[in-house]
Amino acid sequence: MQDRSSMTYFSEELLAWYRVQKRDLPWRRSRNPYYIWVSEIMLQQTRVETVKPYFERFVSLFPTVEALAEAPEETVLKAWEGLGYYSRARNLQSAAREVSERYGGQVPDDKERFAALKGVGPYTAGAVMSIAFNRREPAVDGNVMRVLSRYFCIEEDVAKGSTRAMMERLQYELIPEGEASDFNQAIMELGALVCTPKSPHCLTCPVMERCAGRLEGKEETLPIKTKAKPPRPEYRACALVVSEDGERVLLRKRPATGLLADMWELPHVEFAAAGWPAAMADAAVGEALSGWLQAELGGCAVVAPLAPAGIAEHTFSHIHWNLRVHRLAAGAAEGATLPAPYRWVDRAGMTVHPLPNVFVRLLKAEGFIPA
DNA sequence: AATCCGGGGTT
DNA sequence: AACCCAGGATT
Repeated sequence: MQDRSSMTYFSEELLAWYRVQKRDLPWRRSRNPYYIWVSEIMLQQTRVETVKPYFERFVSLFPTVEALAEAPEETVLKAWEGLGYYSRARNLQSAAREVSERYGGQVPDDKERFAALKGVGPYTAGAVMSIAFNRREPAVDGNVMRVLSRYFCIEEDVAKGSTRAMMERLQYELIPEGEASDFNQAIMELGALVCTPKSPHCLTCPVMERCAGRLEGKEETLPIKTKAKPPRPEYRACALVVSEDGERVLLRKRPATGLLADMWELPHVEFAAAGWPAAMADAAVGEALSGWLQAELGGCAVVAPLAPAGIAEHTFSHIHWNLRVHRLAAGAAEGATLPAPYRWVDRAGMTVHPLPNVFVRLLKAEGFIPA
C-alpha cells in the first residue's frame, strides 16, 4: 500500500480543488440516479462535450425509466444516432425495462442488483453507486488510471486486469468518509481538465507537490499501456439506388447482432482486397454490385449500374472501411416486393431510421438528409 | 487475455 | 498520424 500521508494529502487537496473548479454539467444539476446512469453510459469512451447535447435530448425524450422502457427501440437508436457503440443504447433500454418490471421503475441502490443490469460493468456500477447514492465504491476509468498511475508512479501496464484491480483497491482507500460522490467525480475531473493524456498541466495541479510521477520526471510517459492493433482494412462496394422520381432511396436494416446492430444503411458488399482499387475498373465494380444486389432482392428485380459516385471511408476501432459507391438504376425493383431487410425510404423516413454516420454523410450529399 | 464494438477531438 | 476518450460483452 502507498504512503498514508501522501494518500491523505491527495484526497484532501483534490476535494478542495474540485469544490471550486467543478464544471456545471447537465447531469450534475440533480442526483436523479436515472440521469446519472444515462450520463455514465453515454460517457463510456465518449467526451463530455460530445455527450452534452445528446444527454439533454435523451432525457427530454425519455424523462424517466418508464418512458425509456416503453419507447420503440428504433426511437431510442435514433436518439443515439452519431454517438457510436449502439449496443449501449440497446442495453440501456433493455436494462430500463428490467428496472421497470422488477423494481417498479426505481433504480436499485445496491451494487449487486445494479451491476447485474445489461450494459453495466464494474466502472458504471461504481460510478452510479457513488455519484448518485454516495456509496463508497471505486469507479476506475481511463482518467482514474492515468491520475493514480502518475501520482503514485505506478509503472504496471494499465491494460492488465491485475493493475485495474489494484487501482480499485487504491481508489477505495482514498475516498474520504462520506465523500464518495464528490471524490470520485473530483479524480475524474482532474484527469479531464489537468492531468490530461498528453502535456499534463502540472503547474495548476492541486497535488503537484507530492506527485511521485512528476517528481520522477515521468508525468509524460505514464501511464504505461500496451498499444492497440491497427484496424484491418475492408474493401466494399456500396449501392446508391434512388427511385425514378428521386423521392426514395433503397436502405436495408442490419442484423440484430454484431457491428452496427439494428441500424439502417445503404446496401453494400465486401469484395476482394486484391481488386482495390486500380485492379478493378469502375465498370466492373458496378456490374458486380448490381449483380449482387439483384440476387439479394430475389432476382425478380432489375437494378442496373449507372455511374460511379465516389469513394467513402470510415474507421471503426478495429475495421477501416473503404467504400466504392455506385449509383444504380432502380428499374423493376421499384415496384417489386422487397425482401425483409430492404425498404424504400423517403426524406421524411430518414428522421425515423437510425443510420451510422458514414451513411448520414452520404445521404446529406445526396440531399436526402438536411445538411 | 484478446477481440469486438463508433465516432471524433487533441496533439 | 497516433492517441485516447467517465467501458462492456463476448470469446
